[in-house]
Amino acid sequence: MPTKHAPQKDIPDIVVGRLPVYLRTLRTLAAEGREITSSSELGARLGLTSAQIRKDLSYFGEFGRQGLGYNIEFLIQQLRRILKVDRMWDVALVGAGDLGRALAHYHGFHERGFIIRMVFDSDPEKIGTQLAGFDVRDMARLVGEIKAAQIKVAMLAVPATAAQKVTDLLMEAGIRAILNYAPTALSVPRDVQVQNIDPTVHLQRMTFYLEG
Amino acid sequence: MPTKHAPQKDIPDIVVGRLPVYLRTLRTLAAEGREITSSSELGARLGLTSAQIRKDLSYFGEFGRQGLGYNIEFLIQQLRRILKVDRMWDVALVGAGDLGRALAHYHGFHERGFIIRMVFDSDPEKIGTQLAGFDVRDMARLVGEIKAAQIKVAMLAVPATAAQKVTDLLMEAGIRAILNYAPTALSVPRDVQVQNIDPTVHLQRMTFYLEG
DNA sequence: CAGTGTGAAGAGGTTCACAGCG
DNA sequence: CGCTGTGAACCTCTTCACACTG
Repeated sequence: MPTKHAPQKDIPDIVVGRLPVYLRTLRTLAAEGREITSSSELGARLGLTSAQIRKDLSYFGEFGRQGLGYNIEFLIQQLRRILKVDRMWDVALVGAGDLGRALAHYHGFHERGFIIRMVFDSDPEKIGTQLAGFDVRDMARLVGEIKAAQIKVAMLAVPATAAQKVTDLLMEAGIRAILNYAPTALSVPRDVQVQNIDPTVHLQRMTFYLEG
Repeated sequence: MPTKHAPQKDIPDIVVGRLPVYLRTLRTLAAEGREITSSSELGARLGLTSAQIRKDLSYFGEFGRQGLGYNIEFLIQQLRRILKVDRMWDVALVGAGDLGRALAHYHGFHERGFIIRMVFDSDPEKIGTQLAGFDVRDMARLVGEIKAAQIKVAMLAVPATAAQKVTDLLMEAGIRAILNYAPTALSVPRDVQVQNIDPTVHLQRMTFYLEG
């Protein structure tokens, strides 16, 4: 048993991408009062093979007990540590339209590691108004205020036409990860993380498989 | 040039998953007034190699002209056909909370192949009220009304606790594709399509790579 | 001669199958 | 005896490199 579990360099992105889903499922199991689970149970819930789940986890350590399975609370803690959500991440929300509004009201972020700290918009009608307990700030002050608060994560909920310009500001402000709801590809430095959510893209991924 | 382009069976899902992004990018180029593009230009915009784009497209046919590139309008039409969005898909929206509200107001669906036809909720306070021009229908009538309208695509924007129960109703109603916004894994028959959007999962995929 | 389409090579990811351990 | 952890086999996906063509 030599030392392994190398630092994030040789861990496949696709494995990292599954961990949050494992974590979410484990939380559900915990909420159901369960204490122990197995790779086959997790696999059955998620539509994956048990081997895949064991292999994925094995990149990071040995978390299970042979013959027994995984202690749910323990595995939750390990995944939180691996994903760096064993602490809170401050988030800046940019865009106070319908979607920004829904995100600002969403209560699901907090217990999973994220907390919205600021909301920005460029519309003078919205600046200064309240949104879910935040006052909407002027986008013109975005760089300074995000920098001062040392926020590293942003959610982008602006129209596609504004997305790249805002992204450039976010880079200037020191943002390192963007959850992009604008239906357009963003250009960012290679070491900045981007995840895209475009409902139409997701819908079109399904219609291909439908008859008719 | 023998006949190939076999029906969807041996086309990798991962390739299908990129096509909507290609389509979106092509539309942007068209809106910029461009007529011709190349695999390298598309690749540069999307952070992919030109070879990948050519290979992906080659699963479906020969759409480019050597030495020249791709005619943007023509490639858009081909991708719309392949993705089956050269027609409109009726969509049922389930859940009239903040997120459902944002989806109901979103104007981006129509020009990309989708049109919301019905909105459902189970909250008596909401049933019968107007939302973005729809009247919110009683979830108790979901099965009958979706069946009658022959709707095959649903967007699920209900709390995680209700998601599986609603999904079972959607199956009964004949839904074949679900865009799932509930932060939980859905269990569906193998031939039903599901795409999941959970902002926290997406955020957690990024924090892994951040320092600190 | 610029840029596609594509076999072949090379990476990368998944599944198998079983040793090992509680 | 059940279930993990893991090399090895297998399979899938990406990239290479070049023949081909407008």
